[in-house]
Amino acid sequence: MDRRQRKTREAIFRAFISLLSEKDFEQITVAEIIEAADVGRATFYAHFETKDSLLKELCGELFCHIFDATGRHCDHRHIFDCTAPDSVFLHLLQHLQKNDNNILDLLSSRNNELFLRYFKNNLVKLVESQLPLFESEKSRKLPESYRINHITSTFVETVRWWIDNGKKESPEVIAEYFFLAL
Amino acid sequence: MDRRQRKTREAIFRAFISLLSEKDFEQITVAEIIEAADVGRATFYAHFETKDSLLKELCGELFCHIFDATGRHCDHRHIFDCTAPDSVFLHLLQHLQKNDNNILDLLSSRNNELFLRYFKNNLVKLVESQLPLFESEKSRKLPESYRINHITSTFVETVRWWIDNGKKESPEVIAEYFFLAL
DNA sequence: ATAATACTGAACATGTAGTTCGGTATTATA
DNA sequence: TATAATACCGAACTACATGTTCAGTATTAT
Repeated sequence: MDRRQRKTREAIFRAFISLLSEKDFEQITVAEIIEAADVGRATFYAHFETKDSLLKELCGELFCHIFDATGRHCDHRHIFDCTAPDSVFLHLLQHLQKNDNNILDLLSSRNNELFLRYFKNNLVKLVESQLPLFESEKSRKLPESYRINHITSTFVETVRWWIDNGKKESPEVIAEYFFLAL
Repeated sequence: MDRRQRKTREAIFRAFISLLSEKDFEQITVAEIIEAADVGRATFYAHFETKDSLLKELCGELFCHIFDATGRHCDHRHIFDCTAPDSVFLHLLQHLQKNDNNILDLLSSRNNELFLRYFKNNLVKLVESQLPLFESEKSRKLPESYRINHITSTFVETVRWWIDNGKKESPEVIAEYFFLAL
C-alpha cells in the first residue's frame, strides 16, 4: 500500500479515536474529523464511504486484533490452549489492560455502548468454544443458547463495571469476580 | 390540558412508536413523524424541542409507568410487598408480556439497545431494594456495586434473550431461568 | 524522467433540523 | 351564543451536514 494511503488512513483513525473519547459518535462531523486528521474532504471520502463505515472498519481492526491475539501464543503467562477456562478470559482482560489501540479508552468513553456491543458479538464464539468448562448442577437445567448469552453478557458487564469503577482491580481479581458471579 | 394538545401529543407518540418498530431511530426524520402523525411541522416543535427530547419523553412515560405499576397492587397474583424476591421480577415480566404501550415491540425492535439501556437504569433502584434477598456464600466475596450491576445486567440480558428468541416461554419460566443463572 | 496515483480544496447538489409568522380552527368561559 | 384565548397549519426561511465532482498539484514507484 502506498505510503500516502497508509499515512492518511492512520491519521483519520487517530483523529476519529481522539474525537470519540471526547464526544458522542452521532455529533462528530466529517468536517471535524478531516480537520483533526488534516486531510482534504475528498480524501476522506476516497478512503471511507461514510462516517458509519469508518466506525465499522475501526471496530473490525480493534477486535480482530485483540481476539486474534487471544488465540495465539504471546508474552503472557496464560495461553489459549490451556484447559482452565479462566486462562482465556484472564488473557483477554490482560490484553484490555494493555490498552492496545486505545481500546480501553473507547470502551470507557461515552460511546462505550457502541463498542461493548461489538465486543459482545466477537466474544460469543469464544464462549461457545469454552462452554463445556462451565457445566454445573444448575446449568444443565438451562437452554444452551441462554447459557451462552448469560456467560457472554456477564463477562461484558464485568468489564463494563471494571471500567466504570476506574479499573482499580487487577485482571486477576476481575477474572475471579467473573467466575464467582457465574 | 386542551383536548387538541392531548390528541396531537398522542398522535405524535403513536407515529413515533410505529416508526421505531420499522427503522433505526437515527434515520427517522421529523418529516416522517409529522406525516404519520398528520400534524404540522410547527406543531411538532411546539410540543417537543427536538427529536431526541421526544425519545426521552417517550422513555420516561414508558418506564415510569411500568415501574410505578410494579410498586403497586394490581390484577396479578403477585404484589410488590411479598418477601419472595422472584415476585417482583416475575411481576415485571408479566407486565412486559402484556405489552403495555407497545413496550415489548420497542424492546424487540432494532432500536432495542436504546430501550434496554433505559430499562436497566430504571431497574437498578429495584435491584438495590431487593439486594439482601440475593445473599449467598459466593456473593459475600463480591463488592456490593458489582453484585448490583451483575443482577441488574442478568435480568436485562435475560429479557433480551427471551425477546430475541421469540418470547416462547412463559414469564414464570423466564423468572426461573433468571434465578437459576444467578 | 515519467507515468500512475493520491491528495487538495473549492464549488455544488441534496437533505434535514429547527424557526418564524400570518392566517385559520378549536376550545373554554362568561 | 358571542368572544377571547390558544392551538394548529403550512409555507418559506436559515443554518448546517453529507456526499460528489473536478481541475490542479504533489508524491510515489519504476
